[in-house]
Amino acid sequence: MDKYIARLKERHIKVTPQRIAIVEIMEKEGHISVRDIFEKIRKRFPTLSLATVYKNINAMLESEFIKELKIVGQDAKYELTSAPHAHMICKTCGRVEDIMIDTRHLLEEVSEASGYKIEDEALQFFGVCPACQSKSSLEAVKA
Amino acid sequence: MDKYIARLKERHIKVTPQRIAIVEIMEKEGHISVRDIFEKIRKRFPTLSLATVYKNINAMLESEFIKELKIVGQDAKYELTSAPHAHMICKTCGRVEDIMIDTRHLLEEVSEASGYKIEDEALQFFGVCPACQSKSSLEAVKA
DNA sequence: GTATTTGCAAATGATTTGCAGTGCT
DNA sequence: AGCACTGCAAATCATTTGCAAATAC
Repeated sequence: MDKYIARLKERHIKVTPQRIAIVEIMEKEGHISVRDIFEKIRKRFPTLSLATVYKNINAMLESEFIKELKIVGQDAKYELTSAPHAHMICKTCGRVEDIMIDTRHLLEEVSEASGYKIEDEALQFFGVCPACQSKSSLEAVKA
Repeated sequence: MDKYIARLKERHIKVTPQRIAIVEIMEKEGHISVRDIFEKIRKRFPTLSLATVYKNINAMLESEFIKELKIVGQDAKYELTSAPHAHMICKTCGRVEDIMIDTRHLLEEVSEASGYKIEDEALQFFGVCPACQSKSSLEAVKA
């Protein structure tokens, strides 16, 4: 956590208890929506306002301390900024996982095909996670 | 356009003038937001209601006639369903282009890394388009 | 003819803003 | 001490819903 506090200070974002709580929950959950941040933190922090969560999310986005993740069929989620990675999303339970893949070839191909200078990427894959796969095969047996 | 009308009928979506207009504008623009659909069509179709646009977008999404494209920093955009492809997005002007890339290797890698059965993908790349690149180099010369 | 769709207005939901008071640094 | 942050309420913006009239099939 100290690591994150230092990083906030670097970006001239004041370290308040609310912000620490938001960063902690993001570190724990990985990917989380505004609503879920609000609800989880409010339990331990009853005075927290939803507006404060929004303002903090926006401040942290602007300084690229966190990243926004827009997923079809889900609310936007937020994650702490880290090395580039792709996201694997379960169509059944909605869980989002980070996956590391080597994108060097891909980026070259895209850059050549498009003529753009590539600066960023957002790679999402959708499927059924192992847990949901085994649940649905169990149900097939029962049926 | 007849191709699309036939496709709508297959899906038991009634072919109304409003729907034809929405499909036409999507075909022309490639990727377009609800707001822009509404504003462009309203010019020729003054009675069109925004609620109708939403209802139609939702009906067409449900039958997978169109796809939703969520892009960080932009409104959601919609496109006619076609062969899988990636999107190249200009960070400067916001334009969205389709690009075809070969994702076979990538999908294998992702599938192996995650244990998921991959069913779908949403691949976005961000950069500066050739037009904006030359505009900004012109400005550098002027400055 | 019947079921669906349209357009309108109202309802809901998400996000932002203004402002007075509070708390980091 | 000073400026940024918080919480609240109100404002704004996006999206959905209910319903009566119109329309596709």
